[in-house]
Amino acid sequence: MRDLLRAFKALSDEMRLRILNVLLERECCVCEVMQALDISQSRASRNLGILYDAGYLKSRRDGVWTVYAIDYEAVHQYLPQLVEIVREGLKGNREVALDLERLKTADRVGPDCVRACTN
Amino acid sequence: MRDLLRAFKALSDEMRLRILNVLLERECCVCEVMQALDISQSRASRNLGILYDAGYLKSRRDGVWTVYAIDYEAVHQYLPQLVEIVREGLKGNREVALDLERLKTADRVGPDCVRACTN
DNA sequence: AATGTATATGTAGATATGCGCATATTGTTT
DNA sequence: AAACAATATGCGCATATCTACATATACATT
Repeated sequence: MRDLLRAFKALSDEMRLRILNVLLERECCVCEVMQALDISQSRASRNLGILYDAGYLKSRRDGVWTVYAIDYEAVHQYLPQLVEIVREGLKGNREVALDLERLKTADRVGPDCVRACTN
Repeated sequence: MRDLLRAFKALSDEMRLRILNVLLERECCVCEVMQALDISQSRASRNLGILYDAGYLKSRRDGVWTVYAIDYEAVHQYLPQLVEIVREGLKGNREVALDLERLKTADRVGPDCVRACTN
């Protein structure tokens, strides 16, 4: 019950649905997520953490960066199912398409990626 | 996006998961739900309303009672899918099994059903 | 029509959630 | 080991959510 509840709570936030959406496109480090969604660093990190704690994501180090990716082999079987529902449910959404556009030009390099977002 | 979010928010509450669980057993009026979960009338009514607004439930009049049931032909296809995930996720849960026990002796008749619960 | 019962809802208070800001932490790179 | 960059987190504030209580509403039955 507790795990299931945490899984649903994690999806009860627009920002986290948008994060899942960009991660459906490809794995991302925190600074790429903040650029794609145009949000602050702490906001990106915290919401990634919530999705991670709920079991949706796995993470790994890549040089200086922590890269998050959807964990399709998640502990609970319903987690990938829920991700799939999110994918379908967001299809054709304009706002969410914009995130993917920004993701294309997201840059991992330099302090600009953190300082650029004044949010 | 708005609908999807509402669907997840509706499942982000233990009481509403338990309500769905009893409705998976059989359709119920408000007073049966309050007896099964041992909660107040307003609490039962409000949470049923939230599940209804999210699209999970349909309702009909049966004499004096308003009967709620899971709507398996819901507008959005993901709603029945989510109900199924809840069903699977709650399987074997002790707390939730107790609700079904109480549901067996739930009584539609008389003012007792409303006044009995002091919650 | 009047009465009574089940259900819905306004309100206020308690708790939880989300955020920005500042700072701590972690790991890399020189 | 020192410095630096990316990420995580403590804190305070604003907002949202949940609940009980009281009351309103809707409908059935007499």
